[in-house]
Amino acid sequence: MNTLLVLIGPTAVGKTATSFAIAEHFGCPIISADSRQMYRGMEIGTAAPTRQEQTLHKHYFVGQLLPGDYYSAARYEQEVLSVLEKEFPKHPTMLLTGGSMLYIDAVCKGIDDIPTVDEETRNIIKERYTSEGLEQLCNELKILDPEYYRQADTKNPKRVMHALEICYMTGKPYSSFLSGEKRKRPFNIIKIGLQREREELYSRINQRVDAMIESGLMEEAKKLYHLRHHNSLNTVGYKEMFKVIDGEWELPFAIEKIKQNTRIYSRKQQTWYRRDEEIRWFHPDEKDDIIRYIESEISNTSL
RNA sequence: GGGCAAAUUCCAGAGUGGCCAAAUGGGGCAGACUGUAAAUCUGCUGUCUUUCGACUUCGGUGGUUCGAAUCCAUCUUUGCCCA
Repeated sequence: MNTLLVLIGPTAVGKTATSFAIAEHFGCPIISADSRQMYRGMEIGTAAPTRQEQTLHKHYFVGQLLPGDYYSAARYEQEVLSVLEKEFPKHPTMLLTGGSMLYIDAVCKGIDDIPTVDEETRNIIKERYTSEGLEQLCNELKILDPEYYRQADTKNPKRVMHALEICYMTGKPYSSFLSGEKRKRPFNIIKIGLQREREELYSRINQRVDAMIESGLMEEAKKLYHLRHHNSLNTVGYKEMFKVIDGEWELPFAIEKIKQNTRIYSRKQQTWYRRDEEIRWFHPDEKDDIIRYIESEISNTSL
């Protein structure tokens, strides 16, 4: 049976280096699971694999989107599945790696089939949110989909708006699309987590941010400045630089903020990991142990 | 040397007699997560306790008062002004 290796870990832990070692060993391409490396022009700020690295190891899902493009975890799931279908005949072991846990879960567990909201509905609801407020939208959701309302995060505008969008667009309650079922995949999944002591991770984060600044993060941000209203640029590293361009922040302060927000991001990632019991944890330096573990898992499951 | 002002919980900063373990913001910690997720949202943040509650805090000391972060005296430190 084919195997999908899933390599995860908080930002800056050292996933890229480890992923190259694994890809080398199994001779397989790398599927990136990073919601921001997918966008073109954001290479420095997202620590995307360089062109050289990409010629050594073929990467999927790096730099194939424009900042204004629509994307979603569901779309990612579909696209990854079709890449796997195409690649498995040549590479029975494939590697998926990145920090976007929703995307990884979409691939590993599946995501319910919910219609994509059209532009018009999206705009109407957004407009109503700004003019009528969250409370009004919640009241409506309560009537249109009492079942979802009961467990909904009614303080989170994005969630409430999306549920309403689906209700209005389809004429059916949002909850009717939610099964919560875990999909069966026609391949094995082995999850490997990379972890470091918090102090060690934080110092790597700081170093990486400094390196990004030296590599020209500011120039990159300037090129993207005109696109800053897109969600893809509501991203650590860019949003702080935009404040500098706007004259709101001094550069040194912005750099500290980038470090701080990256630390916060790494902790949110770890919150997600804690509830995933399938992950086997390693220190990034234990590359041989990782390979050995994968080999033994593969031979176990093929029995 | 003289005068004035200020010292609050990790930080900034409210609070000027009981409703104060002390607003608010920041920071820190934890959590949620099914459609742009590096996003968005939530909770906790003096100590002990599951809760009720108990205990210790608002620069130091000593007073006034039934009761003080808040009033008085004094000391210390800091800032500003006059010499």
